[in-house]
Amino acid sequence: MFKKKNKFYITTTLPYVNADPHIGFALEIIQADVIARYHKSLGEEVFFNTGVDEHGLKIFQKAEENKLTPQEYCNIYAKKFDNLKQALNLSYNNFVRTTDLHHIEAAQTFWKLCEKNGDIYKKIYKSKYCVGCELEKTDSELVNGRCPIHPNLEVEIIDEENYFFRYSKYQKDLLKLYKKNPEFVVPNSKLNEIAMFTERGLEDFSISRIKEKMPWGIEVPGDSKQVMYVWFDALVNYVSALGWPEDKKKFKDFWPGLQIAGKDNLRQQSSMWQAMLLSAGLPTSKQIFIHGFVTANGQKMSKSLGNVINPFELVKKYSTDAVRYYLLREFSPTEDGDFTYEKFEQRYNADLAGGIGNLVARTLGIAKSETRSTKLEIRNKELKKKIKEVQKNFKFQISNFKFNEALASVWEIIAFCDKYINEEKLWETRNPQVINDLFFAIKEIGILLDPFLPETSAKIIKAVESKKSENLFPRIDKVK
RNA sequence: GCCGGCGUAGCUCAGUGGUAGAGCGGAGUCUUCAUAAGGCUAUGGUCGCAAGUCCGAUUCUUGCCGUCGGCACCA
Repeated sequence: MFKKKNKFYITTTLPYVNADPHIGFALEIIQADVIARYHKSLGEEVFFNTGVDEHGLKIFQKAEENKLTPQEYCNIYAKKFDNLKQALNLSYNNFVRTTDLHHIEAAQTFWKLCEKNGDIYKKIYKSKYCVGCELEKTDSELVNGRCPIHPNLEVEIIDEENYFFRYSKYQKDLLKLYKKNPEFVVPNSKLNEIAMFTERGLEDFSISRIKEKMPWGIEVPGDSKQVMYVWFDALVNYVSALGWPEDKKKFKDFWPGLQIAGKDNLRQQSSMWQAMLLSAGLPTSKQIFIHGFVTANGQKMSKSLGNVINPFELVKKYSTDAVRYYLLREFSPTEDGDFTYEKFEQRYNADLAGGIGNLVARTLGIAKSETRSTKLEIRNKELKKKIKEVQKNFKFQISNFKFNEALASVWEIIAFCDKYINEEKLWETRNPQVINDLFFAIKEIGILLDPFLPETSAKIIKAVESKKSENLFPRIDKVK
């Protein structure tokens, strides 16, 4: 008689631990959390993965700067990122670290599968090296073939024998994947972008580095002189998190999954990683959702500009749900969104303090001295219709990653209730029927809000049940 | 340079071959149950510019201007 539970897998990208947790990543993981919680509310079994990417040259250098071993450095940063769970009230159940033994072994197994398929080979890799910076440079970093920081120095060409991945082999398969599955990448503009990129032709890329120069990586199977290039190992986390390759059942149950990533990760997620999966003989991902960036006052955030928004400080100042609300409501999910304190506080006061907070307070204020029938039901046909309409739209919107629209839909019920109270002059009539309608509607708001604002949702539902008023979101005074 | 998106009220954006809509902010007003909250009303736009197709274009086509993004080894 048991209906088999549907399984749902969602994963964020793994942030690189060379800097503190960024508000942009907070956006990604909050969006993922909404999706995860929503699927859970549908009765599905959800596996929600996140974690950190810990290998590579930059980490190696950062650790040296801080006079730590790379592992010590990573331990500190892994903790910092895992702290987001509490700060943002996240529901992930797995936090992978690419230095985990299991992940290391999985990455090596993955490598061997690609190798077995004839997709890994050795080739001379010509890297460009600036003696001034003592760093390798990419073409896109160079200006007129010279390092922009040291334009008086010639860029040296260094030959290095690396392993390469036969990316070019998968051009056709990838194009087929995109064509067959028009929602493989959301939004559609990003699918077009990656499809066009793929059509222009793919070049094999290097996937290893010489250990002597950079030891902080996963050793290439069968070659102790080389380590994997960071992202080859990092991408494997999406399957190693599920216990792959040993835990065949879990893998089969949950893979393929939904991946969420920023627009700078489009190629890695929707193309390179998919080619790797094809090479290893594993199913490609189910879907890739691409979100935009967070800007501050319309500008890119950077340390040098001093306009970096720290998610922990934001939460401390305004509360977790307020931060979640702003990022989900103000931003178009797939576009860049702007953060300013002014907009934040405007949203907060208008929607949270004056909207949901005030509605709950005024309703309970009127209702507290009244007895009401225990059974919640709606008599008002218009309200009933409105709730039904919102439920329907909400479902569609959240299924299509339109978080901002889904929240706007919920707020339609709030507006309806405010109007209803005014029109009924409820503070005079104290009509139990109307109060009952409102309780029903507010509880429904609480239920709908659960994936978005879990703490507020619980408070609302509790308030309706206990008839005890609570100040959900204290108003922020304009004068500071 | 090539390819693609966008350009609609102060701001953020919807939208349609028949002379435009929402939310927020601002203004006025009603009300007091509530977090100086809530309701209502009015105001507010030559729908980037120019030409073309059409009885008629903001909506289709072309050109131009502006803007943003992609054009590989950036985790």
